[in-house]
Amino acid sequence: MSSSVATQTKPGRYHHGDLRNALLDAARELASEIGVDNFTLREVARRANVSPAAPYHHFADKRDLTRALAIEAFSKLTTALSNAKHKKHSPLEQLEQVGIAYVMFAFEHLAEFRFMFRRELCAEEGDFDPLETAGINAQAVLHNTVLEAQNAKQIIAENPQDIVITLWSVVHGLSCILLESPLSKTTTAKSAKNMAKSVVQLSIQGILAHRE
Amino acid sequence: MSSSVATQTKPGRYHHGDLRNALLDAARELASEIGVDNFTLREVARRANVSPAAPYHHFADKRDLTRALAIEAFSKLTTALSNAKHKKHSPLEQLEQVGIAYVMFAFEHLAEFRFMFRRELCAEEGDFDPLETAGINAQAVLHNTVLEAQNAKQIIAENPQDIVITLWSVVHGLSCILLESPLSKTTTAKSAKNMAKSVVQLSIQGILAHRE
DNA sequence: TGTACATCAGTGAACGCGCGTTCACTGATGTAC
DNA sequence: TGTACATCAGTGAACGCGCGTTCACTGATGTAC
Repeated sequence: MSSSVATQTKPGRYHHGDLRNALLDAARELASEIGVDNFTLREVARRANVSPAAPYHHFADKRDLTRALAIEAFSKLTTALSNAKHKKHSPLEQLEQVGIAYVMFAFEHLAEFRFMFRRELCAEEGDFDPLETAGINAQAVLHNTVLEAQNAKQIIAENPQDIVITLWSVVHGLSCILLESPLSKTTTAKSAKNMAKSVVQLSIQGILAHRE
Repeated sequence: MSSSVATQTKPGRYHHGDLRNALLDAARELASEIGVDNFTLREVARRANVSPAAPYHHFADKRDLTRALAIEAFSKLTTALSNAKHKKHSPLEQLEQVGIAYVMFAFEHLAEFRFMFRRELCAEEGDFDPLETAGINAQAVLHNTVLEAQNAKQIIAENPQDIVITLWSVVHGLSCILLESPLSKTTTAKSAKNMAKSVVQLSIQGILAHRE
């Protein structure tokens, strides 16, 4: 069923070898199939071919597993956004690429994306939740790119945080729409990328007919 | 507990009088408190002070209730967006107001907003799902406003659907962020409105330093 | 190299729980005459 | 206006279910001597 490396290590053995990762793989698979509701730890264990009690040697409880999923996903997102910043490109071009990369990440990591922004499912109480930190790190990539584009005078000198929120909103919003709306039925990777490009470009250049 | 009119009609009677609406009220209350997960029909019935079986005289099953909630909410959203279009204002100003109204709707109808965009919770199979239609109606308000602004040559003559998706993305994205992110802890109606205004204006005018 | 033993990482049965839903029922309401 | 009766909209007990989690257990592994 699963084709990941981790789940295939040494089948049939009493000791699994890398059950923690196998469980995370199974959880991603399950979440991408059925979404976040009706997501059960027992089904994750079933898909990893272990007993319902086995996960408790690797995660404190169900929430701990989904938290791990979300934290890891934010870290992957940070990497994906950073990789979109090619130094040969101007800051403005980088800004565009980061925006497109965000949408593509959501499209390609549907399951994790569903957990990342469901605080009630994953968040911990307290001020230094690693999940929150992971989210801030991802946003920092966008923030830095905005600052660079401002320094290069390629974009307006408006309060950078406002610009970050605007761009974050537009790519996050498009991601949600692509994932959850009726549109999602017919979206392909290619059409997602085209929409991302169009939306990012339009929100960068604006839709105003002429400057006031 | 609940202060709505519907839940207060003639307490103590064997027949409730308006249980359907009382259940919808209780469902909204519950969803805004605990979110969409762990949302149970039994708890809704409990809050409406009726037995667990009572809802089945008004809704086919649990999903039918959440669907009703979502459909009604889309209809309210359509009204809210339409009301934001004051005819005295220019199409461009209307566009801005519609965008802000979207975010404010999400902020003020947190519970319903959580259901509206969770297709796996609410959607029906088939081509003419009333929920889908209700969503399209809401989007039509934005679409028409874009067309009017184009006719008035206040915004660029780009493919209007691209513009609609861009604006929808930005307000939807901001709504999600306000509702689900760490920001949500400190957001007030006033700060939500200010952010909405800033984000809508920036995405309309663009952030480019000068035209190419 | 061999052996004793602690530790790790599984098993499988069991727990209590609350859920969605059904059922036979009954009190309240509305209407025909 | 009164009465018989159908229908509506509740009740409360019960159903099976799968869940998260715990428990005593055991097979596998690693290490000290």
